[in-house]
Amino acid sequence: MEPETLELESFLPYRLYRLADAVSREFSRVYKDRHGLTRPEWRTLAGLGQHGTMTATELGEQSAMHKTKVSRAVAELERRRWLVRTADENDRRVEHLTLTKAGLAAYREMVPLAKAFERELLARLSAEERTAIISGVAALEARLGQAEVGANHIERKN
Amino acid sequence: MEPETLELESFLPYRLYRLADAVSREFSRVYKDRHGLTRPEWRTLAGLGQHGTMTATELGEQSAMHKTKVSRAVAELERRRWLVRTADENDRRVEHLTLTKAGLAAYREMVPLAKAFERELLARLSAEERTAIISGVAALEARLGQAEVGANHIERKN
DNA sequence: TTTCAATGGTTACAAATGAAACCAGTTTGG
DNA sequence: CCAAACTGGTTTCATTTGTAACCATTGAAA
Repeated sequence: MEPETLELESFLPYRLYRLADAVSREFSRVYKDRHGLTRPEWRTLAGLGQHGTMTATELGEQSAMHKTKVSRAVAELERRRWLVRTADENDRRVEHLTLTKAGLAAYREMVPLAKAFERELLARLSAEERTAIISGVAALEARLGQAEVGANHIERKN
Repeated sequence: MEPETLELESFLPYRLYRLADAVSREFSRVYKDRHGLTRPEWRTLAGLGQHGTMTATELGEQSAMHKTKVSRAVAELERRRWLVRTADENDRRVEHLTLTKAGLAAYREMVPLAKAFERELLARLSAEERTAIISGVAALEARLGQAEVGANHIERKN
């Protein structure tokens, strides 16, 4: 028999969201305070820095962003001259995006900060706790990809 | 020596955010599809359902929402006649919020759905994985409350 | 008391977001 | 071939959000 109330503080979806929100908000200093980037812009930069050249669609897949977010982030980074677009030879709908020198410089500057952030975050935990969060997140990620809870259609984001 | 790139897929802040976003988005069906509630509205309902009567400030603390979100959510639930405000006797700035019969009915309807969602979500994991995610989240939550990573001021949300 | 800082809550405005419509281009099937 | 369906990406519009300013009230200090 269901008890009639839900304890929000123990409700996993809520806890997860609150935690992610707090962490993300804190991390956003790295890109927001320093360069005035939004999260989609940061992710775009990170994707291109990591992979070299990508299309907008690929970016959306890699960094779990809606295509409109990608589109807008790309436009802004282009405006800053942090990336350039080059047309695809075979398919004229596609554009290949690449960081410019300036974009790459910003990326290179941020990478160590990002890593330091993650390191410091994990440093607060014991070895077991680190293992727990990392493998717990991995497990849920893996299961979420497959079928969505209580629903029979897949949540595509782009 | 730092490698010069960051692997986004393994970066904890990103993974956490993406996971929370996916879970939350999926869970939002429960309140969005059924009743057209927003997340702040759902949280407000959940807070009041759980605690009976609360002030807006208390709601913000309990459910980690900015005061403007609380204010707007309360206004909307009031418009629906799912809650009522009663003035505080001693402090006329304060309002005590309570669910009406209709609000309580909606809450009671959603509680089992929320619990089922969480149950099904966790059911996909092995016992060890469940322990991992739950204790990992708890550990990070606990450490985050204390001092923020790489910054020396506290992130208050209300 | 009167003034001034703090607090509960709302509002105005700008920015970020999501959904859906849209515009090329491309592919597929007749 | 050619129409219809599809895909990469952009734009429009409505909604949601965050920041800061704000109003009213209260508490503290002088």
